[in-house]
Amino acid sequence: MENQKENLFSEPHKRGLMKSPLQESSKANVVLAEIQPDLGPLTTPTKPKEVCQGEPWTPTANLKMLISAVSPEIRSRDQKRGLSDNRGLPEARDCLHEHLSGDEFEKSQPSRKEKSLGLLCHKFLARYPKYPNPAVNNDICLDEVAEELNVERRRIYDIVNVLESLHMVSRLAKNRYTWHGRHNLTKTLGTLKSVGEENKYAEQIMMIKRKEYEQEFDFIKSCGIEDHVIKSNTGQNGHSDMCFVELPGVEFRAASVNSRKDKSLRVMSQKFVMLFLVSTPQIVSLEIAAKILIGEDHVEDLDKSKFKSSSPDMPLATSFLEVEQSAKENCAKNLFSTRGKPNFTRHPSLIKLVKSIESDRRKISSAPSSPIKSNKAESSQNSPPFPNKMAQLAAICKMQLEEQSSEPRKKVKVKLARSGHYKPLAPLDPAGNTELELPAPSLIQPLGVVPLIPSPLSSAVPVILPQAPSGQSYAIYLQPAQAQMLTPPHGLSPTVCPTHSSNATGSKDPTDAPTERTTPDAAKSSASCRPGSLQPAPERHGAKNGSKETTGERGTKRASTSEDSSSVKKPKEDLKALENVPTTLFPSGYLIPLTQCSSLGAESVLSGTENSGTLSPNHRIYGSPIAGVIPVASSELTAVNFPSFHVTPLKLMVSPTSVAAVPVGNSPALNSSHPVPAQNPSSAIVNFTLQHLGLISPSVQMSASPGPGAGTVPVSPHVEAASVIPDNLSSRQGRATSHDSPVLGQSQLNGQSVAGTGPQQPVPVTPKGSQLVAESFFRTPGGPTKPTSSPYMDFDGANKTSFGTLFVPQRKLEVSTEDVH
DNA sequence: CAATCCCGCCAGGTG
DNA sequence: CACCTGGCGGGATTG
Repeated sequence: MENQKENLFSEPHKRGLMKSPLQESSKANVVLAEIQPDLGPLTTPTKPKEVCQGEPWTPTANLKMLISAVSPEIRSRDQKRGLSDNRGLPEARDCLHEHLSGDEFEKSQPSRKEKSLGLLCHKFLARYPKYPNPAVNNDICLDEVAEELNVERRRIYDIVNVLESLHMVSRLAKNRYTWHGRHNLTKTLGTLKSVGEENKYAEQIMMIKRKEYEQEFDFIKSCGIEDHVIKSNTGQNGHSDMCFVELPGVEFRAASVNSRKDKSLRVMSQKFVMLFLVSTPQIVSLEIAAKILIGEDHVEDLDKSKFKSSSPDMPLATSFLEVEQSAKENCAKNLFSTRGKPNFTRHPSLIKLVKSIESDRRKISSAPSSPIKSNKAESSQNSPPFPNKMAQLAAICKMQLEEQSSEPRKKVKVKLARSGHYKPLAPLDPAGNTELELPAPSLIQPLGVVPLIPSPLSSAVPVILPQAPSGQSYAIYLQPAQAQMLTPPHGLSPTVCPTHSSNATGSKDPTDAPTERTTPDAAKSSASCRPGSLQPAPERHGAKNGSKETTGERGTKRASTSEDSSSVKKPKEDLKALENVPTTLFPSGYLIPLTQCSSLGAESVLSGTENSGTLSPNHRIYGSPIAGVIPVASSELTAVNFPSFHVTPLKLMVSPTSVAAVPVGNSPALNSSHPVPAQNPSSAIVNFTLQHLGLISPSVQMSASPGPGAGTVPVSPHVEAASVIPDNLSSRQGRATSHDSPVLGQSQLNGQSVAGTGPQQPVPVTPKGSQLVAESFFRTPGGPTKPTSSPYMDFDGANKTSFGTLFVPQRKLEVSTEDVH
């Protein structure tokens, strides 16, 4: 551990010298390796080398990607840094790669690809076991990792933040993080899904799509109506107030972490994931994501802020404002002013976003046409920056996860058991633990009570939502400011509030006097609105606020909800619930193959019904119907929705800033135009991570759907196309399948899955491969094959066909579709 | 040429 | 106070 200090001074590169060859070598391998073995658990996570082992891993796709990425990277690295020396070690390792890709590349291109976050993320993940043995200490030393990976520490932060958002990692101390792997993943996804539902992301997405669509045709009309809707939505849920969602077991210890900005990458990452989990088609256009995520928190706020600080340029904001001005104001204040400085910094970017959005609008308005544009094209155009990054990360993560998922069996059970284990570290609430344990059952039971763990969150107040439906309870941390803002998702919230809130908050906020409040107000307000037809039932949310700061801000919280159905339901039921959610009307943007996600969301992942397939829906499909937990078929469509079952209580941290968020869809203008998000924290990271996790298919990545077309219905076709072949499969799988590459053909997929899984998984119950598949996806923009015509149709479930598909693979790496074979 | 995103400065925060 | 974190802009790449 030369570590830290050195790091600071020394340049990474230099360190790089250090780089163990392994790493590099691993690169390609690594990726694979990552997947590998569960063995990992035993092994210390930290070790980089471990990774190396794993070559065989996975699905070819990953390999390809990795390799491609890696080799160059390595090369580049060497060249770059090392010019001097780099110590070339890498060479050996590289050799492989080199052979593959050819030195040439290196020579010519040290390119960024090599340096991409996605690749880095892969490498990072490769180092640790998917399901680490809790007994072992899985500490991650940032410095070490940075050295090993030969990157600047700064990069590691991005990765860690995303992983942290998924609770795959938790911060122990300064340079230290604990690796949790996928143990909590299911829960996390379930929780995020619930939260996303609460926030009505699905609805928001639809709204936005409609607007866009309509706008294309009829600008004005749509705007008026939809706007209202949106506004309402946003008002209710719209914004995700929550800053951060925590799982009971995995709380953030580091105060710092908690305290820091809410909007940070970690929060954005969660939200981004939520979009996928919530959206039926699993396709999420970047535009939409930007509008919702950025828009929520930032856009409005930003706008406002702008107004405040600079000048009121943005009319856009106003619309939102109108709806919730007061709230917004508060939010804005919070966001910007709250902590003072930082806020300002954001402004610029925000402003940019706004501008970009406006410009987009203009464009759109001007060129309403092309409804169907290929996603790719569109995406490329409009896509906000962040999505890409996020997508990449997600993709990567997903892949890895999927691969890893092989072990699924343990999944649920293990998880449960583990839940307790997870973190000894986490002091948190016992309650949480309990919840964890009871994933399924819990659903039924009102977890709500779950005591929030007193998290270190400085500002955030944890709110616990008892979700009857889901059974999960999670805590949401709201920041004071936010609290106000927060509105329960739907009317639901009110009910919930009482019980939990008090408990949760109290327990949690150590710092602040926990003022527990249920926030009737917010809830009520929000309540007024209904969740939309789309969502099945609003569950009740328990909302609580912990406003630590009773002082100023109040916290209100909205409860989350989840699916009510789920609450009662058992996992399977959950599936049903999913089905219920017919929601998505139009797929606007990209498909995100949630397959994994869905699985995740559903217990499937956790349940491990399919050991192998946990992550990938595909597996299920191919394999026997799901092991039980959830019959894929039934759920298929809904799959996306599932999440709840497992869901264990989560804690949501709400950041003040986020509070403001609401607006997202709100402003008509915004909606109409593509909101181009300003810069996001590293979107790439998120993407990768998500993908790895399986949430998002690599190929999918978020891309913004550029034009209106994307947003509009037409888009769907694309999606469909993607899914097309697989449709049958997909239908089965539901979205999950989507990932599967249609093109490749199931067989391949299967093969991959099998292959991939087989090795890894102890018991290959069902073939998995999903990941690969996902990766492989092609996104056919046009929906080459046949797009099932109506996207909607798909959604409904009957057709469902395609979720998985994506188009636009933004990144090559990700794409390596075929690879497998 | 536009979009994407890597690099790394530098400020806020934490120990 | 020194270091840890991570926001953010600049500029390099990519397509």
